[in-house]
Amino acid sequence: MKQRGERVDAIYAGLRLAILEQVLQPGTKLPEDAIGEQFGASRTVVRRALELLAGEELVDIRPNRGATVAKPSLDEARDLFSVRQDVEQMVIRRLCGRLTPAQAKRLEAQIEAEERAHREGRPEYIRHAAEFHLVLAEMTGSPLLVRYMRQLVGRSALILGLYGRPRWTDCSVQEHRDLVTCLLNGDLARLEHLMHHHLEAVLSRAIDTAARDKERGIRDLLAPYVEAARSG
Amino acid sequence: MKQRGERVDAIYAGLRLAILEQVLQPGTKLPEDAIGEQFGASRTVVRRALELLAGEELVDIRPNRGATVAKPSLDEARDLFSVRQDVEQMVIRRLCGRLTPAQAKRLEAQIEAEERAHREGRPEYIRHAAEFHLVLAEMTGSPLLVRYMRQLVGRSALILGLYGRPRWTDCSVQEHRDLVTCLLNGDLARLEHLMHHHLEAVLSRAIDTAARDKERGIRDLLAPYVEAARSG
DNA sequence: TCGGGCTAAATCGTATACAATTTGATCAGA
DNA sequence: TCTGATCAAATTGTATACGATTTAGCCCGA
Repeated sequence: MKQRGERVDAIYAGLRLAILEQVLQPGTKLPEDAIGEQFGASRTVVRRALELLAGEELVDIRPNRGATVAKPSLDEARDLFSVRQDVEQMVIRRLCGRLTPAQAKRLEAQIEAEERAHREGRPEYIRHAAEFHLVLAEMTGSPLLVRYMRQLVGRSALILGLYGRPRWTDCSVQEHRDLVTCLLNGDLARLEHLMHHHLEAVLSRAIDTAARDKERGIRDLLAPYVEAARSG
Repeated sequence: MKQRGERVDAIYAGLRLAILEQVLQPGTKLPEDAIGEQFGASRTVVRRALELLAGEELVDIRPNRGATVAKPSLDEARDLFSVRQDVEQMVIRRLCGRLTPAQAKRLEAQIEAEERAHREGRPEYIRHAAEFHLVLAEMTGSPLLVRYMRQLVGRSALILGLYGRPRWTDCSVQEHRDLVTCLLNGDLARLEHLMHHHLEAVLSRAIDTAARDKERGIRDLLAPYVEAARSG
């Protein structure tokens, strides 16, 4: 029998990927027994993995009711994106004008991977695009920022899958290139502006659309009843 | 037998308090059995509590070696304080000029509790002072910011206990008052300045002193050997 | 037909048993 | 005396058993 938390990590990683790739959709129940059987592990181990995921709010655990894939509300989504805006600003402020050639190369490679996947129609381009922001955080050398960014990026992906439209991410390759250029020549004001609008385009517009759709949806749903009340 | 995670929460809260009040000092081993016996719970429950504490980095869990009270390095301390500076700036930027009278009153009450405890020499004044920053975060209405601030404040307390000198916190009452005043009249530039220097005084100077002490300590430790090398 | 209570199935929360690992002490040999 | 191997004690990692809780289906009486 293997020891250590290797198995916990494996299950954690597996579930996390499945959630972020939308194989497990928000709201899906995650019973400990079923998952344990799948992975060939006991509930003890599965539970620990689920608790880790709950720690980054990718799954919801409600006492005595089990775990489900998290289904953030629009309010939670707005809160998340708003905080992410600020944290990304923290990151670029720390990096602006301080990028080494090696780091610039690393970023360019990341963008190229994203571009290639996007051109070839592979869905990993989403993961690569998200990783770009994580790599930026890593370059600050601040473990805490990395930790936060990892959570923020993961949860953002979940939310985009829930509310977003894929087309919003199309422009991100060029925007990522512009960000790197700006980081290199140290134009902080322009950099902040670019990052803000980049995130606005990718994140906020998606959920704003969702919010409008939802409002309209409620109106439509209620319309027949209003009609009935008027005539009845 | 009670159900739910109530018992986990109780143990979590108990351990957390003990750590933050420095009853359990950094490095102290936290064996699951011993704690379980103390609280009258099984290892299962204790383990969960320890994992929660590890989640906010108040305890260290190393595979097969058990949990100890976290003992952050000076580098980790610097990283934490640096990020905390930025997050606190996020908070005041969101609150500046937007404080309701009720909120101002709440803050004043918090400061008074701190002042009273300080005047009477009760050690809770430290907890009250830390809570002030948490209350500010709560007033932003952003659950995420509250979450982050809670972690940051908790870990800051741990670090101050490890490296800090108590006298640095003396001036915080007046500084907290100034912050509230500034939040009310909406002078953002001055507010940012105040908060920066407030945190600098409370946090950074403490560990800078510790760093100098440590450096000097190494010099002292090495001195005899240098002497020996010179004569040998 | 419909709502309220009852029961059974599913699933979680906790305790406990046992295996695996670490750690420190002991002891033999150089 | 010192070094390294070996073994026992302490402690963690995982599996599993069992009680507790939720949930949903079912039946029955109105």
